[in-house]
Amino acid sequence: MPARLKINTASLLSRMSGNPWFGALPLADREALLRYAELLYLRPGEMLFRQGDAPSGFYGVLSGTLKISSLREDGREAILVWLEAGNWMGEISQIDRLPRTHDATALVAASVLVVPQPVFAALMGGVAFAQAIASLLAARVRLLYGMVEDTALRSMRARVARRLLLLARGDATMASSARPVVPVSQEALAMMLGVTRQTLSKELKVLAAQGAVLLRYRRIEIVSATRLQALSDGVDASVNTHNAL
Amino acid sequence: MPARLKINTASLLSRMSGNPWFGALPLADREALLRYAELLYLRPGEMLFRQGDAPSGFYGVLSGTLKISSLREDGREAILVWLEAGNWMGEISQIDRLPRTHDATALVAASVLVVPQPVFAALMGGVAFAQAIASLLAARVRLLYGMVEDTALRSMRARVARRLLLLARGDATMASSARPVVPVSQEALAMMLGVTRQTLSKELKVLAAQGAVLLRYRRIEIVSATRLQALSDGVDASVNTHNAL
DNA sequence: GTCAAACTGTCAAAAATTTAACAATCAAGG
DNA sequence: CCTTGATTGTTAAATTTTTGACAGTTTGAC
Repeated sequence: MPARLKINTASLLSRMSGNPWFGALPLADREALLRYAELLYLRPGEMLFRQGDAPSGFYGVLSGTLKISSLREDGREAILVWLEAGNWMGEISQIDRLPRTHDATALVAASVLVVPQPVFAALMGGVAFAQAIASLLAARVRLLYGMVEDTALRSMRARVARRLLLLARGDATMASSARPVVPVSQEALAMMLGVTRQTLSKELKVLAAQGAVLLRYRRIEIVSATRLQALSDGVDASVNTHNAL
Repeated sequence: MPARLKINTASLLSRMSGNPWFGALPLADREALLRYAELLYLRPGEMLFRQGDAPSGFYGVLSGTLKISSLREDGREAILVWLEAGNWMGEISQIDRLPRTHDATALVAASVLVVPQPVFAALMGGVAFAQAIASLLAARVRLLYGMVEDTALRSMRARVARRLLLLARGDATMASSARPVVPVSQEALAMMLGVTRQTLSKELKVLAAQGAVLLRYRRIEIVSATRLQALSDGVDASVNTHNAL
C-alpha cells in the first residue's frame, strides 16, 4: 500500500493552478479540493488503481508521470495516455459509480492528490464545479474522438506524427506549452499506437529522414513541428523541405 | 435547409422519456428542453450538421436514425456511431463552444428536436442539469474508451462480435432492450470498424458458421448472443457448441 | 412482374503488419 | 572504467489486410 499523508493546502494552489482546467475553477473549489485531498506517494512502477477497482477518488497529479493503460489476458498492454503533473483524472468513476476502466501506474516517482469520494460528491453540488467537470469531460471526449478517428482513417505515418505532436503538447487533457523533447521509449510509443515496435521503427525512420524528429535513447526530439504537422496531415514533407519551417 | 417548426411540448414527454438519460432528468428540465426545442425534419441523406460547423444546438432524436461519421479528403468515411430515436447529442460543442467534430446524417427520414444554444446554456445554470450532462459525457467517455481499447488490443473477430453486440443493445449512449436484428449493411459495419468489406465479410462468415449470427440482406440477425459474447472475449465458440445455449 | 440499384460473395495479387531472432548501442551503478 | 539490463537497429518469413475486379442476389420502384 502506498504511503498517504495529509498536507497543507496553501503551498499547492499556485503549483496546481498552472493547469488551465484547474486554474479556471473558482478559488473556493480549488481550495476545497486541495484542503480535503490526501497526498499519496508512488514509487516507480507502483499502481494508483487497477482496472475493475471500485471508484475511490478524484486524483490530481502533483509530480511525476502516470501511464493510463489496460492489459489483456495474454499480457499485451495498450497505453491510452500519459498523465503529467498538473492533470486531474478519475472523474468518470466518481460520476457513474462504476469500476475503473484502466490501470494507472507511476512511471517515475510521483505524488498524487487524492480527493475522497464524499468531497467530490459534495463539490458536484455546486453549479460551477459541475460545469467544470462537464468541461473536463468534454475535452476528454474530443481527445478520444481524435484517437478513434486516427485509427480508422489515417495512415501509420500520420498517426505516429500526430501522437508525437500530442505528447509534445504535454498531456492528455489540457495543453501546456510546446516542448521539443518527448521522453518516451519506442516500445512505449508503439504500445500507445497499438502497433509493434518494428512497425513504429520504420515510420520513425522516415520522420527522421525528413528532418522532422531526431531519435535518441529513450526519447524523441522534435526538430520541426511544422514538418511533423505536415506529415500528420498525410503530406510528404520532403517535397517541401526547401520552404518548410 | 431542412424544415423547422415549433411543436407542442406535452405529447413528446412520454415518448422521449423512454431513454434512461432523459427519463432521469428532473421533470422541469425535461419540460424546458421540449418546450424550447424546435422540430426539424430530415430526409434520408440530409445532414443535421457537418464537421467544422459552429455549435448550433443540443439535439434529441425523436424518430429515425442518424449516423455520426467523419470524412477524409480522399473520400473514405468512418462511422463512429449510429444514433437512434431517444438519444441526445451535440453537448460537447455546447460546452466548449468549439466546432462540431463530426458529420451527422439522417439514414432514413428523421425528426430531431433542436434546443437552441441559449436555452442549453440557461439549463446548465442548474445543478441537476449540469450533473446530468456530466453523466451523459461520462457514458460517452466509457464508450469511447472501449472503442480505443478494442482497436488496440482485440482481434478482428472479437471486434466484429463486440460491435454487433453494441449495435444490438440499441444505441450509443444508453442501453435500451436487447434486439435480435441489427439493421446494418456489411458496408456500413465495415466502416464502423474501420476495415474493408472483404475483411469484415470473412469474419462474419466465421461468426455465422459458429451459429452466432445469420447474414441477411442489409441486416444481421443475432442467433445467439451467448456465442457472440464468447467470441467477443476471444473464445472459439465452436468448442462449446454442445452446451452453449 | 421487371429492372435497376444496392448489396453480398468470392478470388487473387499487392501491400502492410506481425512474429521471431539477434546484433548493436546506451546509460546507470558499482 | 566496466558490466549489465534496457533499448534500439535490422532482417526475413509468416500472416493479415487492402485493393481491385466481377458475378450473383435482393429489394424497392415503376
